[in-house]
Amino acid sequence: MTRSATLPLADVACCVPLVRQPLTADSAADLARTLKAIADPARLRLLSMIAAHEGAEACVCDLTEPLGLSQPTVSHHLRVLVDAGLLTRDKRGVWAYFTLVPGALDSLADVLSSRGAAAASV
Amino acid sequence: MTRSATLPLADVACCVPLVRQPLTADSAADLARTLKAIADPARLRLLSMIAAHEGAEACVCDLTEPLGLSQPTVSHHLRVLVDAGLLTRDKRGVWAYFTLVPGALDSLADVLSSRGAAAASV
DNA sequence: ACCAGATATCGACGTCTGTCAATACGCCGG
DNA sequence: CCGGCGTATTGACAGACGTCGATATCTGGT
Repeated sequence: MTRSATLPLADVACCVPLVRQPLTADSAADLARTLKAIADPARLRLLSMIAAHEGAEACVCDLTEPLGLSQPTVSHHLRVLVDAGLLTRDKRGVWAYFTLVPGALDSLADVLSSRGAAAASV
Repeated sequence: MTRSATLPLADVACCVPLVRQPLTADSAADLARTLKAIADPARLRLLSMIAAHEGAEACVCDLTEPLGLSQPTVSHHLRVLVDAGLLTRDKRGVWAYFTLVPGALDSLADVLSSRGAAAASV
């Protein structure tokens, strides 16, 4: 299933806003892959909930109930986000803590925006 | 097929970056709808090609061949983008010219970015 | 009025995706 | 070492999606 571990997000979001020059088929495919990862209500809410959670991290048990989805489904969505390079998983003991990858969403935003897109964080 | 003419893009992208506070189910659904519209290689390239085309507009005939997809398919993708509020269609004579909606992609970028998101252009 | 060309719509097809129940895996406490 | 708990994986299924060929619609010219 093309479970292509951690996409080259940097490659996707490194360069020019897409409105500046026509995307190649490859760049478009890469960018689309990343966008597909966040183009889902459940995953958007997950990103949002994790970011807003105390310590900017959360475990599956924090997310299942407020989302209203089953534990396997939440786990599945989190995997998609990790594979897309948007989240990191940190397993401490029995719990798996998820955190936003710093700058990942910003890089994505930069590609979409026609404004200059300041160099992403570190 | 929920052909919900022209989504309230402004409603989606008006407010806070999604990393600032948890999205409601409704906001997440709206945002996801718009993101789904661009989360496709063909549609990303269409946006990109239109933006880069002379006069920042293009007709279907300009796009079919470079994309390598059939005319009905291109027409379909363009419709999705128009319905999502990202493109406008302007039929002049036999040709249909498509243009980016100013600020639409920028608004989207602002919701994704954690950076302040300046008020979108005019 | 007719025809040719550009675009839109329709119907069908295979594939991908989101969801769940069931189950497996890993870690910890007793 | 065993049982409980949090998480991940599997298998199955319904619905959505991208694509095409065929066809309809509209426009401009002859």
